[in-house]
Amino acid sequence: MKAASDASFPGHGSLLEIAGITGVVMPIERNAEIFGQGEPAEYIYKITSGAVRTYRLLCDGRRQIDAFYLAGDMFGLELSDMHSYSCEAVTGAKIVFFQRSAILAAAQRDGEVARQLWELTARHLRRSQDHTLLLVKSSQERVASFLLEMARRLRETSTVELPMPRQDIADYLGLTIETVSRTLTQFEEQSTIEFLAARRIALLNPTLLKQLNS
Amino acid sequence: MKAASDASFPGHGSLLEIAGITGVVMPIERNAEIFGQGEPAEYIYKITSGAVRTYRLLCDGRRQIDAFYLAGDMFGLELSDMHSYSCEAVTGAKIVFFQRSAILAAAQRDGEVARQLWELTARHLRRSQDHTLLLVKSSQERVASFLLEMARRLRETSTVELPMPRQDIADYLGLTIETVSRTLTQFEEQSTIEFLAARRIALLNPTLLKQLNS
DNA sequence: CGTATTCTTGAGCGACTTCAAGTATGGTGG
DNA sequence: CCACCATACTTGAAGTCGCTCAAGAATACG
Repeated sequence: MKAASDASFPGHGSLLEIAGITGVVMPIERNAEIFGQGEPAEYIYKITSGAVRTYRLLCDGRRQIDAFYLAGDMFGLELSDMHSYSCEAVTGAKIVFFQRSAILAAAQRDGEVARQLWELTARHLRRSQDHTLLLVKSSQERVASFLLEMARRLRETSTVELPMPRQDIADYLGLTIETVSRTLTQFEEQSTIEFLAARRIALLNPTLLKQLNS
Repeated sequence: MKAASDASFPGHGSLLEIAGITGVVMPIERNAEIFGQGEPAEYIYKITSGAVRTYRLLCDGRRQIDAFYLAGDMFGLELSDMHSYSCEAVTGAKIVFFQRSAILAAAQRDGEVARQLWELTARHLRRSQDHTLLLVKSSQERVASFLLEMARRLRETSTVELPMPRQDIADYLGLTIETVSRTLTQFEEQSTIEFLAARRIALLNPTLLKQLNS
């Protein structure tokens, strides 16, 4: 039996088609916590609509957003059975919950499932490494990379509809909210982008953005 | 048959013991390239002595060191069959080369091997996320974290023998070599550390360093 | 239409960088 | 064993990018 979530993403070659495990679709409201750092990892998640953020806090309250997950993405899989980071909905979202234990059991039986689990983790590793590389760049380069990444992942070429507030972007890029705002304004002044709304941005000169991306 | 490398790391529960695959020990000299970004990934590596660095270059020459690997560590495993980063020896090193294809074939046959491949990638992901968190901190916090990480991984408590030059530390921490040097000097002035040699550092006040680590 | 939230903008400051010497360190050949 | 050289490391002074603090403008929502 196919998982309910997979019907809407036929081309995605999901783990769950193969494992034959059914998940439960949960509607999650904006800013609701999906799981918290230190909690037992009971589920693995697939997001069918909306967006979520995973993050960690330093003792003094600084927040580092590790990743954003968008429609079609899976997240929440870790080696440990405790979550090492927290997860919240950025927007209202529909998320499919799958029993972690069932997935792991399926992986033990079926080598193809095991391979897809590994691929998922490997993809996350790759993304984490790209994120690390981002954090050594200038503020302009970081914001440019972010816009391009979002456009690519949302499958939007000329216009991006950002689901997250500026503060989330800042905490993802290791900048302050003011610097993010100023950098975007700067891009607008030089006609690299145009604001259709605060979170709806037209990429007028993607070539220039790509140059900044290195 | 056991891999040659495993005899010296009996407690390490190595993948290679289980897979029954034999690797070839290669002596690598300081600063020699082990593999380069974009090259086909033929091998998976286990380091038995010495240290290596993996890194990526931006177009203008800035270098981000992703990770250091020390005796007992495995590295070079990626999802893609092309390397997405480069790898060099930090010091003279002994490294065991294992055929990637043999490992992957073993993983397909044996679920336990597959699981250990996944664990390896998951551990690297965890480390990459910790690294990301490091890069949002102040220079003092970054250097303190680095010293503690190295002391822990080298199993040295009161004294650390750093295998890498300051430039490598700087490129790992996203700082300049001057800032790394100044921060270490500052730690010495406040008697948090003591230089026995430029790369041999006594941790006089690990508690203070841990506070900076958050 | 009013209120809360989000976003932008400005001015001043500070942390880290850049540029430029100067000082150890370690390996090599005499 | 020492003199020499290349490399690695440290230190100083000036500059800059992004941060902090503070307010104002736009937006969303009841």
